[in-house]
Amino acid sequence: MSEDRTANLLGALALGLADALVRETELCAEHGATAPAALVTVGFYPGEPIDGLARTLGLSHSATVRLVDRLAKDGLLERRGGADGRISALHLTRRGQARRRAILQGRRRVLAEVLDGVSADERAALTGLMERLLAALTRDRQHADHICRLCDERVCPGETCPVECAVT
Amino acid sequence: MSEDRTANLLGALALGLADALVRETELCAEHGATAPAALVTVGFYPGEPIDGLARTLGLSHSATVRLVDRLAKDGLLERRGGADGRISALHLTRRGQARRRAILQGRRRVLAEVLDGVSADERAALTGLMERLLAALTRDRQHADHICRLCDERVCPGETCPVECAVT
DNA sequence: GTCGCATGTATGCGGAATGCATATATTTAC
DNA sequence: GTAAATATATGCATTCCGCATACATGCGAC
Repeated sequence: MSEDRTANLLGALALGLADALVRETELCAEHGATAPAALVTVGFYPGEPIDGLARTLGLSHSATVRLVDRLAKDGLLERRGGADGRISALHLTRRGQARRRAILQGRRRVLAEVLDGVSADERAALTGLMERLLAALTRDRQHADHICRLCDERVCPGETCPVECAVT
Repeated sequence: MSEDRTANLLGALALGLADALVRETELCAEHGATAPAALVTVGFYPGEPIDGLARTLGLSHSATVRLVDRLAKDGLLERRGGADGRISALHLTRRGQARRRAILQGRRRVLAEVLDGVSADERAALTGLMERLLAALTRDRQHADHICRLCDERVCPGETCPVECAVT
């Protein structure tokens, strides 16, 4: 009974918070919920090929090509073509980087509002629990990238990320 | 620093878990992520008018009409027309009720897997924290219904739901 | 009572984002 | 040097959506 209630609250929180995050980040980059994730991902992995981005976003290759088209048309992203002639290495433009910062800031704001009023001790306890929930949620490397597609990697670099650690 | 990390993990958990929940519930009812929410909502509020459902789902009226069309065509839902001749009171068919149970069961399973390994004491602490996070997240009555659109209301009835309580 | 307004529902239309199948270009392996 | 593998791009159809509009019912003023 009581454990069912915990689960139910967790489901409601996940859904409600994800809605708020998607809503907020979509405002910063048009073209749907995948656009902000693309900007955040490419910003953290400059030179990322379209295929890799597609896997991180959980989109088909063609959908990702169209998404990159739209973001490039908006001047947020560019294809640069690296060593391998097949690969179009993706890089954020200056505008794209600014947009990325706005996305992460909006995300941070939404989360901070929800966490407002939670004490430092409580945050520590919550952090420990969430690390375990995230580890249990993560299936494989690709899934890990997908989960972290909107993360601010500065505050949670690879070796400290429970999602990364769950698959390495 | 540390508080930023708490926020970041919360964001990743919300996104990853919401993905898993949407993915799971979509399998039980075609027609996108809104379909399972419609079945869960109508099951809990039999006789719900389309307008009310639209507000709970966060869809436009016309989109909700089309969604109801699709679910009715699948034999999951029916318009019954109540006292007021304008209202088409929505009710689940027997198949729709079975589908609703499958949706809630899938959701429960996903959440239980993630919560597996968390002790009773830890669950109690987590529950208390989530109650506060949910209360802080909820903006108004309509938003509350939206957040709880996939909830299993049996384990978390009105007076005990932190989301409900935040707006009443 | 009937006329006007609010409420609830339905539909025509166009747009955004997606996936599948396929085509093209480049690299790699033998 | 040719075949397979890899990476990208495009044609096409589909799904889901919102806006504008039309239609039906109920309600109140007079």
